[in-house]
Amino acid sequence: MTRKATALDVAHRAGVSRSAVSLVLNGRGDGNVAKEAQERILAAAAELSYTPNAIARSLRDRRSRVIGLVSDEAVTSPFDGEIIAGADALARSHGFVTLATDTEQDAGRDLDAVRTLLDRQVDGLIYVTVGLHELHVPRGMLSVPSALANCYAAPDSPAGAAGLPSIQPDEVRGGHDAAAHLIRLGHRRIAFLGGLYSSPAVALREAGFRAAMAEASLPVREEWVIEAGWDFAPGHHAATALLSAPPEERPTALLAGNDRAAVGMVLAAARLGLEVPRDVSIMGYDNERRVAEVMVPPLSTVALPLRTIGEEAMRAVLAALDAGGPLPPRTTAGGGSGTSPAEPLLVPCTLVARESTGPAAT
Amino acid sequence: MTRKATALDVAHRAGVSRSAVSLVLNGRGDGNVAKEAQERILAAAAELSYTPNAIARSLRDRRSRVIGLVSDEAVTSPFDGEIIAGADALARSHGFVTLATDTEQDAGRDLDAVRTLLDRQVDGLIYVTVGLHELHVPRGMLSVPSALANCYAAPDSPAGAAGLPSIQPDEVRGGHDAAAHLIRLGHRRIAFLGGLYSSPAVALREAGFRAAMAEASLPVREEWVIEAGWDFAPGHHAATALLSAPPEERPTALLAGNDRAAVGMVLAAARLGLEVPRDVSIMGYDNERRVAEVMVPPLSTVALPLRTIGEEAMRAVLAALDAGGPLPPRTTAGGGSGTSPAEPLLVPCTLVARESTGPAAT
DNA sequence: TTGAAAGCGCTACCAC
DNA sequence: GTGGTAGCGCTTTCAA
Repeated sequence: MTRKATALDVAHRAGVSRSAVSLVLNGRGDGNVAKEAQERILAAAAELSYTPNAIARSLRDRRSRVIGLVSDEAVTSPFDGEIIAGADALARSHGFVTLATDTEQDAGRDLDAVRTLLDRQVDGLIYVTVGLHELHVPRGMLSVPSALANCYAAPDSPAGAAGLPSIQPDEVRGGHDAAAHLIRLGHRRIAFLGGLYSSPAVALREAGFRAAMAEASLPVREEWVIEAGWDFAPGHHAATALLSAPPEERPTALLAGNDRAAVGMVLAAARLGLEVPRDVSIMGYDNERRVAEVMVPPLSTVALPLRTIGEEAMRAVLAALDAGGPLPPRTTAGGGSGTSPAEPLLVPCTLVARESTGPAAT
Repeated sequence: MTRKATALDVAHRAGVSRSAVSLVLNGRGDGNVAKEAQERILAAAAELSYTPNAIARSLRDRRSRVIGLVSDEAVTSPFDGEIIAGADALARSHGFVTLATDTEQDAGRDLDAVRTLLDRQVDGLIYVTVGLHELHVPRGMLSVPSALANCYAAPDSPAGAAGLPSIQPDEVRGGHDAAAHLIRLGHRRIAFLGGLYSSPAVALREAGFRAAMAEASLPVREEWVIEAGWDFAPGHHAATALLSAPPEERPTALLAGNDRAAVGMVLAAARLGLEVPRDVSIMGYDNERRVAEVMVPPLSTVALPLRTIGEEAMRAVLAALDAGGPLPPRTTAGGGSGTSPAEPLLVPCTLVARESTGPAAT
């Protein structure tokens, strides 16, 4: 209906000047504006339900208090959603707002996305990916404080990109802890049915798995280290193949690439007349909402710290912002050509023991 | 590094005035600016990689070309994600950007969210909910063109809220088509294992189910109309109970409340030694990504038109915007007290026949 | 054909 | 202690 009230409207109603309104509403009233006038201003503002125009304020301050989020699949994926939620929550608690754009897998569109965001004068940028990824960093990300959530700069990225903070889950440790959990339960014949090696996470988890096996002096059966995908169907397929063998020749525990593949494996076990975890233990990965917890039986899994990753990425950006403006080019203190690759921040995954794992049968 | 170029920078470099730059870059050059000057301006703009400051433009135009999206759980849910993706795609194709905020289920926070968005001068607003919902419309939504995606105004909403366009899936027809599909396959003993009646969708689908049964002169077994939840576990539980009965006393087909519950049901069937669809047909609902299609066997289901809902909601908002400013109060043409409740726009769901349904056994 | 000026709403500075 | 004024970057109108 009525146009939004402006500071001038408030000033008129309170019978003072615009500046007085601005001072009082920004808490700088005391010592500048008469007590009595302050009250009139506050009252007028309330009556008109005045709130400042953030656009105008942004223009004047040359800072928008908006952090742009670019993601390859975020809004349609339950995973990145968590990262975004974490980032958004932290941003909001600092008086910032997030502006998310989704490139819907169309690599290359992120360039446009970054430009659009920059045109909107975002103060910072975070690139969020579904699953750990190498990323060709869009050049625009270097013009404001930025961070990479769940991804890291590819070697062919623009110079300087290597210095961007990168927040990643500690996948090696995640794979290790998952295997260690099974070993602790007495399993010795463990299959590593990772997702797809196109994701760098899988090789990292495999390394963790191997480390845990080595620590326990357990041999790794190479024919049980298999790509078993990220979905019900491939998980089902791989598990069927493995579990069809006679009891003493099959694994007693399966390590899936994620919770959905694990669900497929549990289903495969059921079809072979195998009970979980009595006959075979199955571990998921991700601790995906609405999947792991509500499975029958509830899935033991490794929780990806997605929310934390989002928060940390945002924290990095906000910190750089506080430190003042775009990161100083910071030519490598300590020599070496080019910018020093920043150490990625590894956030620990946490083991969630539920009921799909149990003591080894044998 | 270097501050973003401004129109003035371009003007200097091209040796013209700001206005010339503005005219040329907005396609209004011909007939106003000399051909030769135009070229110089274009060249200068390119060299400086100039793009206009959207914030400044917004301030001047008193329109931000931003549409705000408020949702109760969108970014962390795969469902709303689709709605948002649809809305965002349409917005982008019209030169708009979307600004999404998530209240993370914290009802009441949507008031804040709307206010924040309004402060940022969004041109329009869309409220998106996970699953069909009645919604207490935040008053602020009435001050700009708005729409409701997957929800509709509760009776206690502010006056005028009933007039907001509401886009919903045609759940009655969805329930009908699902049942009709099973009937066509020869099933006569069909169980309706809806989700939770706390969602209005369930009663609507049940109505559709009953209509289809009536059309085929099939009796509805009331003890087979059950709340079976939205997750693996409750679906598994309900199916186990129903399918444990002897063959001739159990349903030959199960209609689940969503795909995940259906997965639980398929798992339950497997544990009872029943093969899908040979021994029992199971239908999902939603056509959820990464679930229905990749199940073993792939799930027959009813696709929720989420993307379309998002698009239609956005279309409604953009249309109102084109029509000029906030919707005219439009006092009910045609009498009656209060604003006439607008007819909701019902978007059809589409049947997706896959392999979890087959000819009836009996 | 061109350039100067106003004004969107805000805040910071500087006279009064 | 107060209020006028400048200026953020843009577009548009109007005068030269």
